[in-house]
Amino acid sequence: MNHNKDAALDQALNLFWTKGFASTSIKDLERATGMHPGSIYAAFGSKAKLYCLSLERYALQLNDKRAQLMASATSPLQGLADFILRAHPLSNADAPLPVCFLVKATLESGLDDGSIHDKINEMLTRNEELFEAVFEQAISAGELSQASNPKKLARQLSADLAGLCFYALRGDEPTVINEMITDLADRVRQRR
Amino acid sequence: MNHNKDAALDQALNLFWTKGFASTSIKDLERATGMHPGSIYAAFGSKAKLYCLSLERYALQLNDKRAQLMASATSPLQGLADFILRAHPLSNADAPLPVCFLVKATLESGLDDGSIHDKINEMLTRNEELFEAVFEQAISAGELSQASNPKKLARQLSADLAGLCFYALRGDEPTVINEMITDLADRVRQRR
DNA sequence: TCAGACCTTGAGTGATCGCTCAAGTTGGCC
DNA sequence: GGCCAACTTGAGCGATCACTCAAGGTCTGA
Repeated sequence: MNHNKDAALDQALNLFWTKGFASTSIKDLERATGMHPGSIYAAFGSKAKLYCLSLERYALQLNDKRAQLMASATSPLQGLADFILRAHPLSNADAPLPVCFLVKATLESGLDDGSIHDKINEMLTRNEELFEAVFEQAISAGELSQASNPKKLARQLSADLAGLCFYALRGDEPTVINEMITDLADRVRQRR
Repeated sequence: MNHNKDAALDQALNLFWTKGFASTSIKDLERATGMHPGSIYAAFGSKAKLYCLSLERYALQLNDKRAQLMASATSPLQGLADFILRAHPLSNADAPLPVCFLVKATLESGLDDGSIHDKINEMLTRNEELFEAVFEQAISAGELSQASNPKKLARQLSADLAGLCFYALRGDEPTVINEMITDLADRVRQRR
């Protein structure tokens, strides 16, 4: 049951990620999950709740991968670079889109969607705090100077990643966006 | 007639900009423009065509403002910084959202929407070519070294602006995003 | 003044939206 | 085998979707 529910949630996540909230219909979700409408509503409550659960699942999965890469990295900044180069949707071939789901969701929900927008902001904030913690570790480890501002660095990294997500949807050749991703990873590693 | 049509198009642009394509209904457009459904279809053809016209109008208006600021700037890079600080939706209080409409539209249209996605890409490319031309002027004027890569600089500026657009929708205090905008403008002006 | 071309109107089209619920099915327990 | 609780099913709810079109109104030129 829980296994089925998780599998259904993964399907829903994929659909919402690629099509967005408004363009994904319950019919779409029925087809993708193999569930009937009654079961969907019994299991998840509503389309909006299922969307929120998808967002949470996405953040959780991405975070797990990040923690895993950080744990086996030789340094905090190296771990962060590994995350960008191997786990982030930008460089993860398994992702349905080379775009962070949270970034896409932020831009779809206007400033008016109330609870959904709040939930997204909450997850973005948590995410950025994790970046901030990594930069703090880098300062402690002597990788970054004491004068560095971890909060500001975390902000800039969030924005840079979002910028690349946008750029990845352009019709450009893959080499261009790949170069931009490695540039960003190099900047994080302070290779320049 | 054309005046009315332009006014209606402006209203449609505002709606599509704030709500996105999928979440804007014909009823919404009727209310905003004061037109009846028959007139809307007589004037614009379809919802998708009206959306494309809105995108074009947006790009045209933004471009006009950009050209105007560039013309009265003391140098190419100064003009570009003025554009960021005064015309771009990020810093333009008249904009319904602090987010470039083209960026939002790129992220809403998946990679599957066919003609709409192509049209957006076309406009983004044109926009980036204009950035590129400015950087070329800056090289000619001696503002940038001959070794600079205008194409790469234009790409990075597009991505940086998109990243800030994402960031502007977060719940953060305005001072934070303002600082990020001035930082970007300073970087363009090569103040660091 | 009136015929004809053009525009506006809004009720109405079939399709699809998110969602419900009574009926049917299943599985565990005594 | 008999019973109840829990789950599954899908027809169908009212609302709304993008869109159409015949009827009514307006304007022009002769």
